[in-house]
Amino acid sequence: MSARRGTPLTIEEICSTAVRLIDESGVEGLSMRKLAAELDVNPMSLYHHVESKEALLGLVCATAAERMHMPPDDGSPWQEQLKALGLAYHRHALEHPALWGYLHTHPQLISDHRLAIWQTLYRILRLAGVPESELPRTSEILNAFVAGVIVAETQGRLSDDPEEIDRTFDLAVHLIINGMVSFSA
Amino acid sequence: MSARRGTPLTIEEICSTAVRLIDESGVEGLSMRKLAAELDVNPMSLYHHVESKEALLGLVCATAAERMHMPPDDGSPWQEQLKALGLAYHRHALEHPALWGYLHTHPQLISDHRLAIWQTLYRILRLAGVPESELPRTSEILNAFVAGVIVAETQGRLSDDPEEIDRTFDLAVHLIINGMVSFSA
DNA sequence: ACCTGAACACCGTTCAAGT
DNA sequence: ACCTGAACACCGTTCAAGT
Repeated sequence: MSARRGTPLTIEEICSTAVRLIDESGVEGLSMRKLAAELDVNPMSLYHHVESKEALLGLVCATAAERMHMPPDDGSPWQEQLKALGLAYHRHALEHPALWGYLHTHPQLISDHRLAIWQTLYRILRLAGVPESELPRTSEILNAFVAGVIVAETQGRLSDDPEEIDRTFDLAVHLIINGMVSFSA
Repeated sequence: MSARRGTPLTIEEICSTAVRLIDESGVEGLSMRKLAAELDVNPMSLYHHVESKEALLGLVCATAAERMHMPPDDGSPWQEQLKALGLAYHRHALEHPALWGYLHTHPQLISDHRLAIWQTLYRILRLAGVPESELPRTSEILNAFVAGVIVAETQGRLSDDPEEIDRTFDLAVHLIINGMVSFSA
């Protein structure tokens, strides 16, 4: 039997449809069978492009992490750049809350420190006076802090009044920056 | 047909067995059917004690949170008390990593601020000079920070050398306390 | 009140077969 | 190379029936 559709499946199509389904009904609402139905394809066809559901989720998270837009080095003080990075992270996560919730509970998916987000964080932390040997540890912690706040937010524990959310995120950034100040002294 | 076992099922027995299975193979490794088999009971018997799998996980998390041992008010400075609370949290989470991973990604499960952990945190934050109106927000953020670090740790992103873990957690506590200092000024 | 088996509507994935 | 249907070994949960 030939393909049910005109064009052949591509991995990009699979990924972007998966992201849409996850946005609509969460990671636990995504199944290989629903995804295949959405693509008008036999469930098993997916397995020619992806090794397993877990691998697909990994791929989806990796592309989401790569697509995150990084604030450029504009020469401003590290405090401002750190805040800008936090806000970029925050904004991106709010666009795909369920996906980032999954990503943050499977941190091995963004453990590669060559990713743009880590490189940007390293650059800002150097600016803040963090010694080279402490960069991995410090960046992991700051990432964990932000991840924790984003999970709390996207999983709906924090208020859903946007102004309240902003004030809360501001406080988080404020706390982190104050904590960092001891390194730049 | 009568019960396969001598004694009748209790909710406590269900919970503690669920915790054991989660410790052994993670939340995604727990199924109602496996749990029933472990209890030597028909899968459907569980539903006379628990409304659904989700409700069971909520109950398991709630009892875990209640059981957490809180450091008492020993009159020491807030910095030390905050550190002690963080360590208690950390130790407890490392005993049941999978469970706390689940708990932290379903933060509504510990959103009740009457829980001992919140009351203890409130007390310490008051000591640190946080104004009453800022207590909920500040405690949510600090909890999110610690949750993020614990998820990163238990999900195995951070090193598994115990000494390294301790240094990393120390840095996290250090950052948080430094960040808080601005409130007690 | 508590427990049971059969059944329903789903899963992810393997396999052998098709083009 | 890419896709397919049938099948396997699982899920959570409903329901009607048993004691």
